[in-house]
This record gives sequence, structure tokens and C-alpha cells, in this order.
Amino acid sequence: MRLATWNVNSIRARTPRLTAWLAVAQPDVLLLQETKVEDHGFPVALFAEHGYQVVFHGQKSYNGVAIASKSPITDVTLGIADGEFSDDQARVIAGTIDGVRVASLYCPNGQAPGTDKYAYKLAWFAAAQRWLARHDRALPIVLGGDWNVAPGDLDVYDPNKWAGKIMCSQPERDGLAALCAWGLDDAFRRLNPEAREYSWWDYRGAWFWKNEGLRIDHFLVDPTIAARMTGCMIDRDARKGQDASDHAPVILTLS
DNA sequence: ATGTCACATCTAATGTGA
Repeated sequence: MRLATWNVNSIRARTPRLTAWLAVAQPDVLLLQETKVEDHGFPVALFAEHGYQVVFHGQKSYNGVAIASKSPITDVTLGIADGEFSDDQARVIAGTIDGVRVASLYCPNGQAPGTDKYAYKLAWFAAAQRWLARHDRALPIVLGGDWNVAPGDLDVYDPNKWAGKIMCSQPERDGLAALCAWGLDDAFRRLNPEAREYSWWDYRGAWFWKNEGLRIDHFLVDPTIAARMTGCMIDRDARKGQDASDHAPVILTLS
């Protein structure tokens, strides 16, 4: 089973690139973030033409997540709401595929420490922890998505410049670590302990040309899935050229 | 270099989010 996660930064703007990539990469499962389209406008045919069924959870202008799969998707759920967190933004969709619980997540960006958006990001992480705690461990689980957090300094092109900044601040890293404390591992880092690779490069300032990026897109896997991992790579080529997303896909291969 | 994209809106240049 090969799974990919990709923040496409608008599925409508990315249609030509996404179509070309799908034809070549052919993952069994594709998790999408920032689709930026309401459900009635989601391009179902694009996926059907490549042999995928697709489930999606979108809203106008911002956010939006989806899961495309060659195998059937069952037990689809939307969001991470509970009594403490209303979750009115379309950031999470989950489904079961071939006996594996799979979720596509788009964590809030958080703008900057000290802002309302930053507080929302930390509250979202707390809600995500409670949501995960409700998951039945008997069902293997993979969480893939744009977490908007670089877990460690190896995931940042200039750690000193970014110390304490958004996506690198300690409370955000603690939020991601607390989620993983349930029993999840960062697939890429587990398989590539020394690799300095990034998954996102800001459009501004030719970051990609200079390879100034952050690794913020992650697959988090439980022990059952971790035991099946044979590879995890970042498809940097998908970030090259015209009309690319600012994120590259991450691909996880399971035996 | 607050340098680029994508979306939305009183369809044209501006605000917003990233």
C-alpha cells in the first residue's frame, strides 16, 4: 500500500499539476489539504478518471480536505469536534481503507505566537489529542497532512532564524509531541533519521531555488503501521516549475 | 527585500490568509 499526502493549495488551481502527478505517481491513497472548494464544486471526475473514489470536506475559500483511494472508503467522519471544541473549519476527514483508519488533516497555520490564530492552533492540537484518544487501538491508524509544525531543528533550513517563530515555537512542537505520545511516530524521521529535507517552501523570496524550506507535512503512524513501513520520501520534483503548490507531496510505502 | 500565490468581492484593484 502506498499513501501520499499533499497540500495542493487549491485543487482547482492545481488541476493540471495534480492530474499529471496522479498519472505518474499512482498512489493507492492520496490525502489532500487546502482544497479550497465547497463540496458541490469538488472535482470528483478528475479522480474517477484515474480510478479513485474520493471523499471530501470543504468550505468556501479556505481549508478543505479530501481522501482519494483506489480501494473502497468506509466509515467516513468529518472534523474533530467535541464538547470543548466547535470545529467549524473544514480541516479533518477520516475513513477506513483496507482495514486501516486513514485521516487527512490540515492543522491551522497560527500566524504568529501571541495572536488569536496561534491560540486557536494550540486549542486545535488539544482537540486533536482528545479525538485521537477516542480511536479504537484495534484498528491500525495513519494520520497524514499539513501539520504546520517543524518537529525539530533538522526540519528547518535556518533553525536560529526560526527559533520561537511560527511552526517552530515550543508550544506548537509540544502540541505535536503530545499527539504522538498516544503512540504515533513521524514516519519520515523514523526511516530517515539524518535527512535534512523539507516539504514546504514559501512562494515569496525564491525559497525553493535556495532550498530554504521547512518539513511540516507528516505521516504519523501507529506501531502496527510502523512495522509495515518500507519507505517514506518527499517528492520534491512536484514543487518544481510553473503553477506548483508551495508544498511537495510526501509518500509512505507499506508492505 | 512584507519578494508570491489563491481566493473573494459592488469585475477591478484591494483585502485576507498563507
